[in-house]
This record gives sequence, structure tokens and C-alpha cells, in this order.
Amino acid sequence: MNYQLLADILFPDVTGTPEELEAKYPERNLPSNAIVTRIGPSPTGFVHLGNLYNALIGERLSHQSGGVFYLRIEDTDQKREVDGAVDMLIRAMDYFQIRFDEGAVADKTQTNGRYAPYYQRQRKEIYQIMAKFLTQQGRAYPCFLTAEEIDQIREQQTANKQDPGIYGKYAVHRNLSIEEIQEKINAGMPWVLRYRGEETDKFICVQDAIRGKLEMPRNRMDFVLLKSDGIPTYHFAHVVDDHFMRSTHVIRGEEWISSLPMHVELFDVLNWKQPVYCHTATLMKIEDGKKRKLSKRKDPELALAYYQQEGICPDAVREFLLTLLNSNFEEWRMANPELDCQEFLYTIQKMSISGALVDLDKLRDISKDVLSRMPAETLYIGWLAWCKEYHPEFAELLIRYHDRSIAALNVGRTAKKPRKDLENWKQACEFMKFYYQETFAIQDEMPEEIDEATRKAVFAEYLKTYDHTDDSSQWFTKVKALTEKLGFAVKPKDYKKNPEQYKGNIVHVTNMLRIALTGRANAPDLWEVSHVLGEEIVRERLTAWI
RNA sequence: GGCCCGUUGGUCAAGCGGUUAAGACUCCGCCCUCUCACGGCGGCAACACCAGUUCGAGUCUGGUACGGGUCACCA
Repeated sequence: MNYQLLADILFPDVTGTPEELEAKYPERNLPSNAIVTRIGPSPTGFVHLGNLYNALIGERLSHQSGGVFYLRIEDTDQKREVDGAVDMLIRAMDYFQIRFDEGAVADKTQTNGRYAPYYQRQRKEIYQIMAKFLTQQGRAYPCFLTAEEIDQIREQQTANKQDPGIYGKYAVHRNLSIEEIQEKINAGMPWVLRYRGEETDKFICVQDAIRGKLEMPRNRMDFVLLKSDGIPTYHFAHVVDDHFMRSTHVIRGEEWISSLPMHVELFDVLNWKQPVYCHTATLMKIEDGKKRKLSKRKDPELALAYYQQEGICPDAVREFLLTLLNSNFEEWRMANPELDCQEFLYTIQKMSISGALVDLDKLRDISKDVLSRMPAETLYIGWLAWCKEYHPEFAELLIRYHDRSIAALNVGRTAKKPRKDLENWKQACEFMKFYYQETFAIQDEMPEEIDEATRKAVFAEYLKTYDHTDDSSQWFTKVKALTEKLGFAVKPKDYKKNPEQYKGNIVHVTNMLRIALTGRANAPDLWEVSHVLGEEIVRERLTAWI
């Protein structure tokens, strides 16, 4: 068989050579330990936690090592492509502080980096050059099998209890003569380019950076390199791109492990250096006591958009993923509560292998912790940004009452052990609404044990002695005096012992004040809250009850 | 079904032949306390199973079970 002739028939317009590509996309000039890696999402319009999970690993490893982190859009499946998906993806990554050094930008006509293009469909010529090369080497051939014919082959194989696929004697177009091929092409029959696999009982062995040694049977399949539209399959694109983009590491989900033999085969045949593979664990979800893969349809928490909509602080999501990813992160965080999580040294060695469950309770805990560590001004900026997008009315309040909002965020925050009231920005809008007249509402009932007349007397007496300039302890002394004067027990224990001797206890008094001032029985320190609200609002809210 | 990957409390996990088997989340109790939150103390709760190697096994080997992945002109 004249492979050179075959290659010219198949790729008449392809004139480039692998050598030219090597020259065009040279080795990167980086220190030997610098990691170059990427994420390669498909523009389907759905960005999920797994994308972020892998992105975070790549981003950390590359940036910690002084390497390069880039974005490649794997858009080889035109059918699944959704408009605006890339823009959405980049914005989502940016929201979670994943920044790319080079790679695709939302505008397809623009590029950022010397290994461009970063959209796979724009790299067609590169793949064609390599495909032609493999054809010349006798490692690839055109296959004219239709989907129906392949189905038939599979049925036959299943009936015979043989492995399904195109290989060995089932690769019926493998040894077509040049004339037969020419004839079919002239007849306009569509074809795919298949790799010419070999019957073998050998094994391959790959040192996975996360999992250690991976052993599996060597590839024997005539898998597809180029689809009938001349666009490569994932397998071919991965090998070609990660070689010419000079990735040192390939970080991807464990679902790729089973196609590793194909990739290893291609790197071998092309005589290219294999990148370091890092196969990450799949994120799981528990349902009815069983673990299962997170599903796009059933689990909203899989979509990154969920975290944005809920207003979960991006740092919290990052820290949450970090605790899943690196078992020593939590320890580090406890030892270094004040450091930015970017300062944590991320290591592949500490990565877990088995699939982690996404535990929203844990996320909430981390989130409260992260928010409690932030200064009020920083919180304000993040919260306002979120409100502008998801809760515009609240954003207006935050702007109109800027100083009061900052003061409100500072309640209980400046202490050595800050309060952890805030979980996320959506919840913050609910929690903080009593600070604004526009959103203030009475949510809890006044205590039933206290009759209305007594309640009014409490408020009247409180207002009579209230001095906005009192400090916290002066204020509380007055509250205690009022409590005693109106026949309430200052110590809850006294009341518990002899309830008939009192109208109630100090908890009743402060609860009524708290409900009147904040609308709720549970709220932060009343003196502090009062000073955020200001004297006018304090008096107004209490007077309303008299 | 073939091939792969995995399996320590409900969850995330430490552990690298000898431990009372860490820690975090959740839940429960107590303390602190004007409520709540925070914080402190304490509690419930685990090495999937069976063989083997060994003086000794969560840790090594084999098998079984269970879970997951993959077997496309999808990535």
C-alpha cells in the first residue's frame, strides 16, 4: 500500500508538516519544575462544580510553580455548542478568582497567547497536518462504515460475547485498496479517519500523579481520529493540543482513565513526550443512602450558577473545594485563620482519590467562617455587587445607607470572637433587613405571658430613661433597674424559683425590646443595634407599640 | 458482561506493620449568657467481608461483596 498516495488523496490541500508545527509552537521557556496546564471545557452553557474543581487544581499547581494556566475551548462537538457559553464560563471562573494567563477569550476572533488558536475548531489545520502524517506512516486509514453498519457489527459482537468496537477483523475498511478508497470518495461517501490499532496482549503502565501506577491493556481499537467533518475526536485533539500547547500536566476527571490507552498509544506513535496525568475524583451526591455522581438535572448544587445565585461567597466555595481537595487544608486554615487561602501550598500528594460527597452543611459552616473573617468594608463590596445583580432593591438600600450598612456589618465583628450570623448574601439580605426602615418587619410574636398594659409600661419606662449617649454598661444597668421597678426578676433563676412573685424576668423585658427594635426574638446585641439604627429610629420603633 | 478505579463514623478525612484509630461538619447534652450567634467542655458514631503473610494488619497479598467509571463520528 502506498501510504503517501493515500495521504494525498485524503488530504489534498494539507501542505504543512509536523516539523513546521514544532517550530511554530516551540517548547516554553520556563524553569524545569514549572507546571503548564489548562482546563478544556466544552461550551455547552452549563458550568459545573467539577469544572471549577479541576480548574482550581490546575490554577494552583501552575501558579504556585511559576508556570502557565490557560483556557482551551473544546468545541469539537458542534451539536452541543450553546451561544454565549464561553463568555458565561469565563465570567463564572472569574467570579471564583480563577484567572488564565493565556487562552481563549469570549470573542472568538481574538486570542490571548502565542499557542493560539485556543478554540479547537479553529485548529482544524493543525489536526489535519498530524492526521496526514499518521496516514503517511500507515497508522491511519479512512473508514466508510455507516452508523447502521457499526450497529450491526456491535450486535454481532455482543451475540458472540466479544468486545464491541472496530478492531481486527471487524475493521473491515482497514485494508481497502487505493482504488476502492478513491472510488468511494469519488462517489461522495463520507468517511472518518481511524487509527490503525494492533492486536496485542501487552499492558500499558502510566504513573498517575494522583493515583500512582495505572495498569491496563494496551489499545487494540481502531478508534476515530477525525470525524467525517474533518474535526478531531477528543482523543486526537487532546494529544495534539497538549503537545503543541506544551502542557506539562493534564488534569481531568477520572472518567478519562479508561481512554488512557488510546492517548498513550498516540503519544508513543508520534514519539512525543507524555504529559503527567492527574485523574481527579468525581464529585458525588448521596441519595437514599447511596452515593452517586452529581446529576445535571437533579442537583442544582452541581451548577456553578447555583452558588452565584445563592450569593455564596466565592472564597467560601474555594475553601470548601480546597478542603475536599487537599486533606491538610482545614488544618492549615485553623492554624492560619488570618491568611489568604492563596497562600496555602497546594500539593498533588495530598489529593484524595475517592469521590467526595458535596456536603452543603459543610459549605455553610465554611461560608460563615469565611464571612466572619472579612472586614466590614470588604463584605459590603461583595454583598453590594451580588445585590446589584440578584436583588436590586436591596442594592439601593445599601447605597443609600452606606454608613449604616457598614456599621451594621460591624456589629459583633470587631470582637476577638466575631459573630457568625452571615452565611451568604441572599441570607444576609434577610438577616440584615431590620436595619432599614424600608424592609423592617415584625416577624416574631411578643411573649404571650406579658399582657399588653405591662408591655406598654415597659416601653414607656424604657423610653423615659433612655439616653442614647449611654455606654453599653450604663445602658444595661438601666435595663436592669427598669426590670426591677416594673416587677420583673433581674435574674432568670429567681423567676424560675418563684414565678408567682414576678411579672416575668429580664429575658421577657429584653425580648420585647428586641422584637420591637429588630422584629425578631433573636438578634445581636441590643445596645449595638440601637447605635447602628440611631436614636430617632429606636424611639420611633418603640413608640409604635405604645 | 469486559476493562479500570475506589471502599476508615451519617459526611470530609488523618493514619503509611505495634495508636486508648486524630481532627472537621452534622446531631445531642452541659457551661457561658438579656435572646441568638460566637466560644468552651463533653457525648453518639468507623477500619465492607473472608482468607493468607507476620510475634503482631486499618496499614502487605489474594479473593468476595458493594459503589463508581468506561466501552460513540460526546466530551
